[in-house]
Amino acid sequence: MTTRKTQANTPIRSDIRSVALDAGVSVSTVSRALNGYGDVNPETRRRIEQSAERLGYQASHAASTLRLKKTNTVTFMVSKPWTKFVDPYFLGIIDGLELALTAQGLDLQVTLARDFDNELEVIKRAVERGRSDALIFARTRPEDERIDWLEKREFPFITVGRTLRNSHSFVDRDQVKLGRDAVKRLVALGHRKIGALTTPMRYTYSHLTMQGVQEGLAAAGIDYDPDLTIECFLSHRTGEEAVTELFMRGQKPTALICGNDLIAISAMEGLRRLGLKPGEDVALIGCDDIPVAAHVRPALTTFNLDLEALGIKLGQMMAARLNGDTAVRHELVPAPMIIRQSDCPGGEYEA
Amino acid sequence: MTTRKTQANTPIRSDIRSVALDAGVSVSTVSRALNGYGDVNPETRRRIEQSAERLGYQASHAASTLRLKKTNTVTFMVSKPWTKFVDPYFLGIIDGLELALTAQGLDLQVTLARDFDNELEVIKRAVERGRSDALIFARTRPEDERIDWLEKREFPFITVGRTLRNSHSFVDRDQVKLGRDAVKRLVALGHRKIGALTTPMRYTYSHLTMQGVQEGLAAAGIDYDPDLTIECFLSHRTGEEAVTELFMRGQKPTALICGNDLIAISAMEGLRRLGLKPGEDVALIGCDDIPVAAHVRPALTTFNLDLEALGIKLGQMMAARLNGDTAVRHELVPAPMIIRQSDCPGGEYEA
DNA sequence: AAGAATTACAAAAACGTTTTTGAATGCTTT
DNA sequence: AAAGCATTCAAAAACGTTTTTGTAATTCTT
Repeated sequence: MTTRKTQANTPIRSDIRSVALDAGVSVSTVSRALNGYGDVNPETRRRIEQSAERLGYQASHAASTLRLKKTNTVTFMVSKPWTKFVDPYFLGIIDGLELALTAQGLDLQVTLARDFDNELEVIKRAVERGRSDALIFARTRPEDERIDWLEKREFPFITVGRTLRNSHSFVDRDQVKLGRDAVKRLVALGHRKIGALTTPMRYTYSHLTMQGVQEGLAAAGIDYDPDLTIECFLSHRTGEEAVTELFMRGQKPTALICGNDLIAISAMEGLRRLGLKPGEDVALIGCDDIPVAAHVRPALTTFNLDLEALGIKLGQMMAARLNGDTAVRHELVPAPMIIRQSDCPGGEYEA
Repeated sequence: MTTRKTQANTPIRSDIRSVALDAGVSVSTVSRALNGYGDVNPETRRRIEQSAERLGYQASHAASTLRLKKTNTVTFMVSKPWTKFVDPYFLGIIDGLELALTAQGLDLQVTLARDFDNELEVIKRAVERGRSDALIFARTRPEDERIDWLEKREFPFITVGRTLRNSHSFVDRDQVKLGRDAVKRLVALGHRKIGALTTPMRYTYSHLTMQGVQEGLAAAGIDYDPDLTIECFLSHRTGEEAVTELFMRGQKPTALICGNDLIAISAMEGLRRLGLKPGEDVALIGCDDIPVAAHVRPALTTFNLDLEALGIKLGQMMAARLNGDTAVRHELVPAPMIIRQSDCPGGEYEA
């Protein structure tokens, strides 16, 4: 059948033997010296370190992984449909994550899942080929097959976001409080007819947000009307279309709580088409505080999230986990509201 | 000194020996069968494949890398200061890249550089530890030490973007044409006083865009006035501040070519503060077509880029390179203009 | 039907580490 | 001065692959 192509190109990397030779010492001594073991003469260690430095020696990752059965690497899987939606969200997290992991001598590796079905496949492949010691992923769903698979395999992982069971460690934003806060703010501004433009309900966080919204309404003594809630998607129903549909239903909300900023900004456009002024006739609250949120008109009131802090927390939990801390840990970080102009006092308007 | 912590957790992965045992055949035969070599009986091969499948066997990446001296992995390095700026840009590329690489049996690995100085360090570390066969990175600068280092080491790499020398392979958007097109469009709309809000000039692409702008102006018989150009940064001078400064200089451009969409959107805000209407008094053209570009008011006229196509091109070039194609290749992809509302006919206005 | 060629597999070496085991050296103790 | 004890290093095995080399068994030549 096929014969393998051989690859000519092989950049010269110096191995541990060349260092040993250079320092006039055995291979095993070099290894012990460089890995900080005790029984090596300080003078010898110094000489070895110099040799290693001069030769630009770095232990081959493949070789040490093979021997140690440990990669010292954590994989963050990012799902494609997610990235398009809230890019900065994703990047902020791995930013903090990388910081915390590096501090613990761990490497971060980011990998991509092309689409929905692909996610589990990517995980399997990564785990079975032994390319990393642990996994992190987001966009959790109430029932999540990825989690089932990993738990059965007893492969270490932490999620960003919750599931129904929550038998695993996670970090998450306090979505419920976020929903409550949004309602509380709007109620304080005089709103009673409060609608919601949600992110896709297949994700857990969408449910949690709505749970908070309903709690907030209940606290204010307002009946929850399911007809005022509508689900948005990236592809076929953005905020603009959702608003249109909401009003076609005959609903006239004076305020809209939006699942993310893109939905909110898109909803502004929808309101204008209906002859309404966002931030004057209808209040809007977004979520995530993406970079443009401050620059659109009216500037968007939204919820911020210290992503880097979340990433750091994630990294620390993972490092602890890899050091033998087997406890299941749940960590919620707050999401402070950023008040700008798009929320406004409630009142009547002509549509 | 220190003693190493040992790690209890080791999920069970099945190795090639268990497959051999299961199929009643030798280890070497398993390897040859699974790697598609010729001299193995079809019946035996089938049996081996079944065993491998059932045991969930995947060759250990570390072991095969060690033996093959080849990781079959390509690293994409993303610089942090860049990500915050144009996130979707970055994600779109690796999206296409992953597609093309996977098709060739190559893995994509994304790694992060924390800050400027960190970039070279990250590269060195990746190369010296032998974690991947080749490197891809963007945000090239006219003089780029990363490229010097890699060329000296003869380590395979391709850049997204150009340098001064261009002694290496790259893919890039046709920035020069983009600059020319922007000017041509504005001139056709009657503009003569055309300003530019550039991205940071330490990057090559900023220079190329301005080169195109100047060529466009020359073609229209308009003298280039350096005072109408101002450099923007992510941190301390956004589009808003740049516009303010431009007008404080006494300049009154009727049109602004912006280095990216965030600058353009931010510049709209600046214009409003000066009592001017973006898209009516002053025309704006952005760059990159980020998701919100269509949703702001006025909707932003900008330049799109088929990022996935660019990523695919990149992946194909890299696969060829890794298969022994040592030729230096330069590939430019076009950036079509997306006309919306923010550009408008030129005319006089009161500031 | 005897030798040659082919087919299908196994044995073993190598990749670059880490770590265990053991040995030589110098030092302390009696 | 002999025995014991640290200290410092070296030798060797192991990790899981791939590939070369070798060798039975089979088929093809004449």
